[in-house]
Amino acid sequence: MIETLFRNLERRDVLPDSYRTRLSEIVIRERRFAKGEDIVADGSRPTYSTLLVEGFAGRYKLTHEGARQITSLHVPGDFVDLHAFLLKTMDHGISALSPCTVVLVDHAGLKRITEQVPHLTRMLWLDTLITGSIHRSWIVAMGRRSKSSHLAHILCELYVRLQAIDRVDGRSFHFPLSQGEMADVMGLSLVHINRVIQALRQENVISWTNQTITVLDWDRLQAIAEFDPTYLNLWSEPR
Amino acid sequence: MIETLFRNLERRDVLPDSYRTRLSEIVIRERRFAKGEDIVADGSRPTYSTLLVEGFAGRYKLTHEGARQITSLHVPGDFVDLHAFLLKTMDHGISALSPCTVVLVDHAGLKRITEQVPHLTRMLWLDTLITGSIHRSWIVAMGRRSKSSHLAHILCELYVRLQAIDRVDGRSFHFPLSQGEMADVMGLSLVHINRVIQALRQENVISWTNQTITVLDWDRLQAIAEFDPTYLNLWSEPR
DNA sequence: CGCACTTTTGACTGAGCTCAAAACTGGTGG
DNA sequence: CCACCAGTTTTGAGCTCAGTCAAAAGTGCG
Repeated sequence: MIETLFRNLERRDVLPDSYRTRLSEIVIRERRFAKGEDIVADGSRPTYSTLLVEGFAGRYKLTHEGARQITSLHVPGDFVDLHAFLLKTMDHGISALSPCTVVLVDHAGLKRITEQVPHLTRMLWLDTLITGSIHRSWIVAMGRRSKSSHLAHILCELYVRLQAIDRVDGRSFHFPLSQGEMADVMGLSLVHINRVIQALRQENVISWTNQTITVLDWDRLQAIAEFDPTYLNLWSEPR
Repeated sequence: MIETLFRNLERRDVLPDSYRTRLSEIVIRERRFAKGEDIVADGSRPTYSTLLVEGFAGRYKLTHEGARQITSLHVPGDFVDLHAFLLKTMDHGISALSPCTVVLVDHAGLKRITEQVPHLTRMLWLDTLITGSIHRSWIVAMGRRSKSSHLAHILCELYVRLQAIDRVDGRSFHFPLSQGEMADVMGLSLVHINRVIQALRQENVISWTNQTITVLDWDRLQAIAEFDPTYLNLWSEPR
């Protein structure tokens, strides 16, 4: 259950096998959520953190008028609310964007890890820092890229992240978000996101049907996005 | 030199005085930067992290066409690139938005802290998590708020953060960014940011002249922004 | 086959962009 | 003290991107 997380961490540094056991020990239990359910509620104070094992999830915030902004997307192996271990109070909700399986990890157990296993602590800290890098790349895309470029950047990021956990088949990956949900990711209207997607399709850069995205021309997609994967830290070095 | 940082951490949990010494010990040296200089270069691999002691700084990223997006603003007491301790490679630059004084903190020393002082480690981790919360609030503001609301949100956030470090005088604070720089914060054109500022001025919500912002009507500013300071974690609890 | 949801299209509107110029500010040198 | 310069703020005009409203077409499921 901890496996995808461990592989995610292992990709960034050489880790002893004992960390795998250490992490497994603090798992409380597994839970499943249907598409659309809240995995964690905005404003709650969980005593555990949630590791996504299967499915797609997203952090989101609702404005007073009911508009939704998704602030990050999560794939299997992501610790969707590890930050709640120290922030204590959730400043956003987490929604299952597809049927999701998660495991709950005890905060008291995490605290023990910070007291006993400094290297693993740094790796968990790193995990939250990479999420921060992704936030920054989203801010840049929202503020200073064209909408096509913004979409292309998100697709490049998803492609690379899914590839890292073996969820890319050839040039295709399963992506269960509706266009309305993508609009909430990019801060656009439903009508306009549709037109942005069509623009990428008409240039034969991607195809996107049946919840399956195929990257037809990676080089062009990457060029449109100005995508540089450095910020994802997908290499191993001492941390 | 460590004082403002320590007060920042102390606001979030009860800390022994010894942590102050611990942090002071790993300071390498002080440096000063003129307005406009790079404090840290995009793509560099610093072996120290930079604590802002005086002035305003911002993380930024340049697009291929030369547009700049500022992804966060920093005030005295902020660790502007603590994340580089584990991410190793900078995925953005950090610019002095006013004359700045910083102190450099050794990464090897930070690593020793992670090995010897778990509680202080968690507090430093927390510091990076709060920056992440701020990133999320910016994403929401960029994606789903009106431009007036977005600006109002940034001003509320600055007001509260500056108040926490005693940089608010009555209802006013010094804010040295030009409108062009604010445009890079919000992802707008220079012309349009000017009109957004004028809208808030004409409603007597703020005044902004001479690098000084005065909040004339906090309640209205907060309402326009839908500002909820929870995400800044400005209270003390065991972490 | 019918219902709910999602995607697509069209028409119109408005927010925010660019280009361009004018007004204002603070600092410098004569 | 004044003229000048660079940087910043402000205003105006026209255009484009992206929003809303509304409806049609497509899809999957019971």
